[in-house]
Amino acid sequence: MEQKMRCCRMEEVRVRFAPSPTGELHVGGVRTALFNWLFVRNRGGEMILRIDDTDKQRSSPEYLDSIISSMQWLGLDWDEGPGAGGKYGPYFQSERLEIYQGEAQRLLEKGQAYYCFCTAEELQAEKEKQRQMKQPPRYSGRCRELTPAEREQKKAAGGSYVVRLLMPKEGETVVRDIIRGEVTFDHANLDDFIIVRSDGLPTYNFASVVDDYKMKITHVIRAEEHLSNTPRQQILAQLLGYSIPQYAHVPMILAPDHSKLSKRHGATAVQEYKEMGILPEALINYLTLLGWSPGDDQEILTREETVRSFSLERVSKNPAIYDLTKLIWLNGHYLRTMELQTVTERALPFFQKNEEIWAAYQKSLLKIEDVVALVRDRVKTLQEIVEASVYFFLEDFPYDEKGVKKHFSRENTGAILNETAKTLEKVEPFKTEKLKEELQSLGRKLEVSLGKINLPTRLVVTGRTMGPDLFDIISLLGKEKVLARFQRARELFFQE
RNA sequence: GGCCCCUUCGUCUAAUCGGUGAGGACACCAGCCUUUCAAGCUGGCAGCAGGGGUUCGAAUCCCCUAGGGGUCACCA
Repeated sequence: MEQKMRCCRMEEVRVRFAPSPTGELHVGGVRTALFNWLFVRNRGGEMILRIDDTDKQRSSPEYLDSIISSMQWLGLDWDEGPGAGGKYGPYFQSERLEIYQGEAQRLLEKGQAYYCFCTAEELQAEKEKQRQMKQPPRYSGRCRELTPAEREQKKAAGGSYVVRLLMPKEGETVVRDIIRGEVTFDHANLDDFIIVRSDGLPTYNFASVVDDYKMKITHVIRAEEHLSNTPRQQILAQLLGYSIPQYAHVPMILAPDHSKLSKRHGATAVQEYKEMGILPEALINYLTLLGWSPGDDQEILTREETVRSFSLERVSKNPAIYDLTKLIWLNGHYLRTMELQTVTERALPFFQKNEEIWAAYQKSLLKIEDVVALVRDRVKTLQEIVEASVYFFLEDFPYDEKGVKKHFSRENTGAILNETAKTLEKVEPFKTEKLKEELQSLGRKLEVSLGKINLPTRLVVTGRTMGPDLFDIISLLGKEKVLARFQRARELFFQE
């Protein structure tokens, strides 16, 4: 019997990502979600999305929607949770209040928790005194000693009260962490923390322990900031007679100035990256490498490859400072290596957002795909694709000032451009190779270097000094538009 | 301040049980390619926080110091 249990009952892995809808999903949160997801997809278990919305003041449905759509955009799917159902629901903590109340009641009845009537002011004063005496700020445990009569009296008096857990004063708790090994905490440093607030809602430390157990979570993978809370949760779990899940505390992601990540550090929310034109593939790849490595020198990883080789043991212990430059590079890499059609589809919404360009596009004969093909090699984001495409669609583009000074200033530039326009007028077919040949031979005829023709021509046709292959641009625009642009430049810059 | 975690190029990281010229990537610089700008290719710069041990031998093990981060909320 026992043997059977030991050898054959391979426990199914169940993990949860439990955001609280009090803000956008930011890079730190995504990385935690990602590691949960990679782990569970590697092990073939269940991913649970639980919404930790016990903070009624700060939670909002807008943030919830945003978090969910961020997860979807990144392709981090879940097997149980909002929109997915599951037999351990509900998956919103705000809908599980009776469960917490029941568990709190059990603790209260066994004398493992007690009511505390201390006011915020009293606690504040207590803490202040402790700080002055250079003692760690801890709850004194005053209300522990209340007699039942006193307790009833205070309750009847109508003041608000909370429920605190009665913590053991002696001994220590060892947290076994997959990433960090064994971490020991002395009970002397732990005070009686609040498990139920005065509004009746559970605190994080309480609700999360109850739910992790009730939802049969086997591995709690979360940010390192929770490591210090873990002994409290472990003690709580033991008092409730729960089994303890395996823990893995992943290192934090820090801002470039080494501080904790926040809004003031620029883009940190997933939505911002999306709006910037970062591809989910790139963001996932980048985050995968932030705190984890496959063990070899591979930097570009598909999702499938990562799922195959992911393990918590290879997660690094030290916090990572996130630095956009590598993400941007990765994004550029994906932009130029993914299927052209895919990149075009992804870029489309960015074109649509630009009303002027979108209107011009719809009137033109150009295919966006052809434009994307030319510009994607030299940009890093989807948004930049649009910026690099302006002159394909608009005729009244501005001319680069420095370029004008440099390329339009020479004596004979006007003459050369006239010759160029004349030549172009006759080119047939109006295609890249032929265009190149004709302009080259024009250069020989005029006895000027190709640059003397190409550089000013580029400026005439695009208003810019840099960009895709000039002949590709000319060919794509077509003869009519190109000649019109020569006319415009002539009027603007070479009027006698 | 107490407790806990962490420390390899500027940044992300690799280095099976201690033996490596400490490897890769981004960034930066240079060269090549070239009609511009990119991309690409080639090369370069750059690191074991400091100090003690243990050992024939330490980035790797131990101790101390320093630095960074987390936590000590009726936030998660």
